[in-house]
Amino acid sequence: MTTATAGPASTRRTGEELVLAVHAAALAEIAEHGLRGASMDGIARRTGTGKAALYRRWSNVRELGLDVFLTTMADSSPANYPDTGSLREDLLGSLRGFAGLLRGPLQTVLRELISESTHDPSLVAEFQARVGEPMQAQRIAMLQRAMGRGEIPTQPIDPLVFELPPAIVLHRLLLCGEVIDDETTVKLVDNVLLPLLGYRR
Amino acid sequence: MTTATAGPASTRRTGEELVLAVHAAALAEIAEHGLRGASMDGIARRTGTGKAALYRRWSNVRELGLDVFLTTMADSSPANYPDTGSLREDLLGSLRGFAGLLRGPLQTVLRELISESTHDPSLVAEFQARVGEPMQAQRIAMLQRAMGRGEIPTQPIDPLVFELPPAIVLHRLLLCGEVIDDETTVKLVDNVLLPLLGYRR
DNA sequence: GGATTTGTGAACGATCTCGTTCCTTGTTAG
DNA sequence: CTAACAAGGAACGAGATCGTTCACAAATCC
Repeated sequence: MTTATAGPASTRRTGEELVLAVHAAALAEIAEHGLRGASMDGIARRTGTGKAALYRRWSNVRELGLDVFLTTMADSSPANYPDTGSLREDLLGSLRGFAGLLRGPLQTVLRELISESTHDPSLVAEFQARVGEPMQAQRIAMLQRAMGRGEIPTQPIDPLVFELPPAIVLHRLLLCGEVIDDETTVKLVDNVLLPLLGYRR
Repeated sequence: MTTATAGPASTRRTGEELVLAVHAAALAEIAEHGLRGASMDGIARRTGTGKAALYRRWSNVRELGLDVFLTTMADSSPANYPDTGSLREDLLGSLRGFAGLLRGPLQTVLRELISESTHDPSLVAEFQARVGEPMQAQRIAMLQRAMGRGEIPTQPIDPLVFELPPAIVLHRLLLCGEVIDDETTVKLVDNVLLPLLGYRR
């Protein structure tokens, strides 16, 4: 498509555009074959590029895969949710956000990190540091605000309670094969979290 | 070691003995390379046997891997715990049993099933049917006995509550890289499950 | 516009894997 | 004890992958 002012369209991807395409292809290849079963040849084919362009950036398939994982995690930082003024709404919003993330490429990354963590626990540690812990901090902040509002008693909370939301989400995803639905999210908040927190209705 | 009455020791493994050795080697190879990255050559080498002996039983590495998974799951059926007369002790016993299972080969299987379930959810469904659901049934029976004893009120319980124990165990295993320790098990029972169940002390 | 950089496709040699076949020999069954 | 079966090791041809190199040409930079 040539326009009078825009000049000829380019026929090749270069620089960052190519890296993005390679990342997408690598993620698809890894989802299909696992990190350890994926190949540079496969990724190059899927991207529609030459191997030399891959090897100019990454020295092997593992390095490329890890780059994809880290980039995906960086792109999946949990959003900062507005203070709704209600603990229940805050918790629901946080869980819905997490569920939304898991409907995207982060799910593939998480699955592979889990498989890899037998031999390299640093990968899931990275996931925790970049995704898990920021979300935990958000939940703590929500609870502190709720205490300030008098919604829950001001007392220490067993850290296990903070662990319940990601644990259930993960269990649903990995063993039931589905991202947690909204009905379950509401039940988790109303029937598990709020009672444990001593929520005052 | 030849004894006067036992006859010469055999130098080859045959039949079931060889299958067990192949299974162990396959599990180790899969733990290291993933199901999709493992090879028949690698498993044969690790077993110390010829490929023909493998191919006489399994037509490819995937079939061997799935056989290993199913066998491991069948060997990992949850034990039947004695009725302790106390809900707390029952729950602790059940969770400790599950943790014990995850210290063995079942952990490798679970990790691989999770990685595989992107494309083949039937595998984790099998895990749920053979391991997850029998444990759930045990927990339900424990709660019914506790209701009969008056330890907890006789009322419907949100199924999410039954999901919390395996969810936490899984979360700890997969994202923290450790089988749940006994202190956490006790806290989970005392600070999460029993309060949610309305346990009367 | 020219020089440099980069992308694409192909080719290369080495290595690995697949699935099969064969030979030798240990093991089992009758 | 003998025949049949099965294990272990090696070899085979085909295919795939790895990492590298090259030629050509598109894209970028000055």
